[in-house]
Amino acid sequence: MRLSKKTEYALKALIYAARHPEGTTFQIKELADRNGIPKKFLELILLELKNAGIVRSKRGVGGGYLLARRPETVRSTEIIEAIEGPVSPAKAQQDSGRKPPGEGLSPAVSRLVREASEAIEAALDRWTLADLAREEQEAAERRQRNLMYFI
Amino acid sequence: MRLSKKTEYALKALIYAARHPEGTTFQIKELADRNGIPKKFLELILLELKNAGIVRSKRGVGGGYLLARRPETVRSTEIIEAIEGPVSPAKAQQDSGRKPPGEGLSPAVSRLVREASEAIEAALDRWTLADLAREEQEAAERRQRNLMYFI
DNA sequence: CAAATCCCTATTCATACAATAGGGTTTCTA
DNA sequence: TAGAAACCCTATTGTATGAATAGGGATTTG
Repeated sequence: MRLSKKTEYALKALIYAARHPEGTTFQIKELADRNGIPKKFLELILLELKNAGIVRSKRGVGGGYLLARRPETVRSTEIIEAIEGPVSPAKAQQDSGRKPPGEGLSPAVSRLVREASEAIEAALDRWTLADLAREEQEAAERRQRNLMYFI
Repeated sequence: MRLSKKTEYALKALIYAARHPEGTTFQIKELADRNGIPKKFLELILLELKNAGIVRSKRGVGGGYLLARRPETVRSTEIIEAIEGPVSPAKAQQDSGRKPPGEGLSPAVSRLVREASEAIEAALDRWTLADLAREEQEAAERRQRNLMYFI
């Protein structure tokens, strides 16, 4: 399983957003600087996440982005599919845009792809954005604690 | 989940091999023609599968390829990893060659990738080459049967 | 020895990913 | 009401990987 850079940035951005005070905006510039993401590239990504209904934006001075919904309600599948298109061929029919995985394959191979895709989706569905943000928080704290022993 | 063309061809080739009379060789040329695979490309693929110990070969007149082991003992994970490299980051340390998935990611994202990869692997491990060959056989029979109704 | 077959490396071609560029639009505030 | 700060949008460029082709070399068998 491999994530594109774009998806990785999207996840980072949303984890950042989830850790940001609720209801307040954050700016692309700061997010880009603090996470080592090219600013212009990040703009594209946030735009896609906005169109997917995961974040919303406020223009003008003092504007920026914020989560459109509470992080507990954002499944990680949804984030990944917003950027990469459908994970599983099964529900790819109703989805618009990209072509579904496992298209004109032979029956056996097609089934293999389908089962693997469904397994991915099930695994991803167990994680919400809130979980990811908490995980990141805890990792940061662990890092902090371990540093103390080294001094 | 997306398979590269190369992996797709590898699976097709091995399904073909599994359905071939046991212990007898088959030739690249026929395999390529019957499955619409570029012959030279297929040579590369079979070479990799040979180095992975999944098929073996016999040179010279009357030579060709054959399965190195019984199809019941070839997990589909093994086939896919022979071509694409390790699926899961966990066991990628001992594996040689390609760089593992989910490398320098942030902790939360890295964990997400790891869990999804393990889910893929578990799903793939439930299928052996023998299962794939049987599935393909049954699909072919279904196709045959349905054709009769159309006449 | 010659035909059939696998063996191996290098190169080209195509596509998708990653990033950059350049301006346009909206909103707020002084 | 001007202008700065922010998002909005499309197009283009660069780069890596995947897909395929090319050309000959090595082995075996009849």
